[in-house]
Amino acid sequence: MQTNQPKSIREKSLKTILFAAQEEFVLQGYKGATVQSIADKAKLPKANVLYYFKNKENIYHAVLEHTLDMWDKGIGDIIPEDGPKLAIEKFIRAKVTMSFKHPQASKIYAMEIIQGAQHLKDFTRTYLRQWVRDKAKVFQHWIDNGEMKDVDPVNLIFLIWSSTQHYADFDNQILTIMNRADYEQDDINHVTRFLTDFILTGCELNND
Amino acid sequence: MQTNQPKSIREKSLKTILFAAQEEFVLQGYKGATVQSIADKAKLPKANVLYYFKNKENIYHAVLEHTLDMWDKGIGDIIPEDGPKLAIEKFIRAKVTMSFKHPQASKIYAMEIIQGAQHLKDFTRTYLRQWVRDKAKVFQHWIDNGEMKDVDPVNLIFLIWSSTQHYADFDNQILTIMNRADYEQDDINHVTRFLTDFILTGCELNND
DNA sequence: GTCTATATGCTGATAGAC
DNA sequence: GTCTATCAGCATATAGAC
Repeated sequence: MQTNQPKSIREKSLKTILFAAQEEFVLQGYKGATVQSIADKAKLPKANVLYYFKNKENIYHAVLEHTLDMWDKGIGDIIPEDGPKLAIEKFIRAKVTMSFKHPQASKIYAMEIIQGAQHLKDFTRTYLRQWVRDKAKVFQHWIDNGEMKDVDPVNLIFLIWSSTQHYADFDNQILTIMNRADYEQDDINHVTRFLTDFILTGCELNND
Repeated sequence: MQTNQPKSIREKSLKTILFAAQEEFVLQGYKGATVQSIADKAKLPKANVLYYFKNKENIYHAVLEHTLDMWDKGIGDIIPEDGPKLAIEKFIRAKVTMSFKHPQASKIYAMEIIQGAQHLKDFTRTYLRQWVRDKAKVFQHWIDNGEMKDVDPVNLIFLIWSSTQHYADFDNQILTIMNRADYEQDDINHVTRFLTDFILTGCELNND
């Protein structure tokens, strides 16, 4: 390995390629994205891209992994100690923030699941299934304790999930409907407040 | 035009091709779906498919149009006369039913929007924008009349939209999480009941 | 590590026999 | 209307000079 600088060309190139690839995969889909277009967007020759990643599928895998990693770090947790109100507030805030700050990651993930989750079957079957079961158990515990309304915990998780994700995956549609060019910081706050208030009310946890 | 039968080969072929194309476009994306694979799935020679539709893009357009058509017919309306409770109940029931009965249509639409709505810009900018504004006005009227809680109508529409759609677009993920092979009729009822109850509670319209 | 040139295979689309 | 044969173009991936 020949490195000229401490944080080398390699690190920088990898990052640039991953970022460019994410954009291309979102816009064109897996098959529609060409290595050439990724290289163009990354301002590197095509051969360099393939030097770093060997083939197109590896690039895609790297993008997916990067996405899951970021979510794992950004979404936080739902813990019994917080109690239902605080836990839901924290979770919605984190998910909305992720949706507005990293819509591309959410879109890649959505497309992958819609198309059959071919590259994420393992993740869904093991990690995600367990995650949902664990969190559902926490909600059920609060329900049994009379701390919140008796709603189906799994479907509640799906509702929070989908309603927050929507602002990332469908940002084009939402912006067009609202006749706007881009989201602004105020939108994050407004949506966070709307969803938190609405969902807490749905759980009969709102005491404004 | 040479027709041997009253409801001709043409009609039947068109329908078969559209159905096959929908499946392929969902699984492979626009670029990933090949005319050959669509022909194979429709059990017709590739040249016949191109005889009916001329080129791949036309097939895709036909699939999209068919999708929008079906939704327009299936989703129903939100009318002032129903009052908020009945209107929301009807709307959720219709959307959930559509999600469970025609997930492919929902997926095609979702992927198109996620990828930038290149083929649906006009639809979003004109028809959909107006639809959301009209329905938001109906909700606002109910709010002003004190018939429901003061929630942001546009974001409420987004929430109903996304939470119902989720069961179509992410059916793979949901089924995997629940360790099941397919949806059953009971699931439609259960989800409809959950969402109706939760969202009505969120609007402070629940008086069980 | 970087980049040019190229091999190999597949795809959309057409021509034209039946 | 149906189907076979075929072409031109493009994409992935590699070989190898620098």
